[in-house]
Amino acid sequence: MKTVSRRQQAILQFIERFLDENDYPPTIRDIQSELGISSTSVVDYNLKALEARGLIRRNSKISRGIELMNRGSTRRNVVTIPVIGQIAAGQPIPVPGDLEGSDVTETVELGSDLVRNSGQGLFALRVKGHSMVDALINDGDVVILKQQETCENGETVAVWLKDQRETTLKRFYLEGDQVRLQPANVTMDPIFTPAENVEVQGRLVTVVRSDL
Amino acid sequence: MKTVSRRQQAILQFIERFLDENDYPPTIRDIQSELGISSTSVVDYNLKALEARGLIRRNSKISRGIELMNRGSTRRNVVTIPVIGQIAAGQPIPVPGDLEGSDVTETVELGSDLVRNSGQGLFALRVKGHSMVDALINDGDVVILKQQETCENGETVAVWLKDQRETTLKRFYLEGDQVRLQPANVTMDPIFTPAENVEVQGRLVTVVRSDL
DNA sequence: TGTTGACACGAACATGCGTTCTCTCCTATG
DNA sequence: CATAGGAGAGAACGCATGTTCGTGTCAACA
Repeated sequence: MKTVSRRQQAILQFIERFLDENDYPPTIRDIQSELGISSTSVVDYNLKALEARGLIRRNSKISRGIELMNRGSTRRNVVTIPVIGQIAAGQPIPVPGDLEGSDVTETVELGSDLVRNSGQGLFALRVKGHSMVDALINDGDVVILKQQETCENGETVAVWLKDQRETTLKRFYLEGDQVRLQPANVTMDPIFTPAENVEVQGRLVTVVRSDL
Repeated sequence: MKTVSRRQQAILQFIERFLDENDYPPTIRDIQSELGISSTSVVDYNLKALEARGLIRRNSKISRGIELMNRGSTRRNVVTIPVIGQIAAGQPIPVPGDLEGSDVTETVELGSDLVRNSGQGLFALRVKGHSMVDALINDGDVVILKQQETCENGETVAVWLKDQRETTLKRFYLEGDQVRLQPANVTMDPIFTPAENVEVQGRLVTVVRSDL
């Protein structure tokens, strides 16, 4: 009763694989024929053992009522965010509304603890160019933004600087009628600009860099 | 036949909700009783309509053989990576083996397209301090590493510099018996050090910064 | 050597659950 | 008014699938 037998482990793996391929759990007989087990009762026996160990949950009487305790629940709080375009220094930021009809080809999945609130109003952009190294953001990174036209002091936001015709990511501080834009890189100096020159496009929620 | 009727939409939503709660799809009769439909044939009828529209797939004869075409397949490939410790300039990097028994409290979930290979051998560390800004990595970022003691030229790796007693993240180039460590930040200069002074701890796979 | 308990067989058995067939009840169309 | 087709009701049918039961094997053990 202590150890998970080889056969039980194989069953567990098969269930996992099956779930990946089919969206619904396997039947006892699926498991049986896959693993070359002679009887359904043997599968039932081992399934009971796995359940006693807390590795799976079984809903009696219900067809395909096998649930994996591990992933299962964790996999839920995953948010899928569409990558709707690029962000570069010299271009305005695409916002979700712009591409209404066009279906997005690329998406990013993140655990909801990385984005809090279930991903509502979030969108992602791929960074083009090295213009945002002062925000510790590299060419090719994916930035995830929450669409909003205003922001609190201290939040990192994507802003469009009208005069410079330039997009940038900085911490935002309204000081009188001036705005101080503070780079995330502590070694770099802030820039100051009149409040009416900045147009907040969204708040920076997450940055993902994938060095594959 | 053009429009998705109110009832069909309700069915679709219910299937989705059911899947969230149970890990296995509902039966026709589940749908029936939930929506207060009088007959299973009505459900079957509407399900066929939804399938014709390509919104679901049904595996005939198979119990609970309903699959949602939208999410379903995409949301599965999510990898859960344990955050096993911190990484700071002056400390050796914890490696997975170190904390065998201790159960990890924090994890990070990422879509598998961000980490390729199904997350085998991956672990995550939270960055402490500003020592890695030259790698465009900030205090509080989470770096995801693949454990390996060797690496190819051009890969970004976490190395332990014996003489300096220091951990750093750089691109690695072996040049003769020297190693060139190139910061990701294009504006910064590489450092050179003897090959025997560097100890590769892992390859950088992904960086995640969460500005909540 | 006999007993016990984990593990495995096969074959019924009893439901779970998808499918199908026959009838209504509409609303639109002519 | 007659007809046709979409949407639904109700019941029966039958394969799909979980459950149970009687046996058999093999190692550990007293």
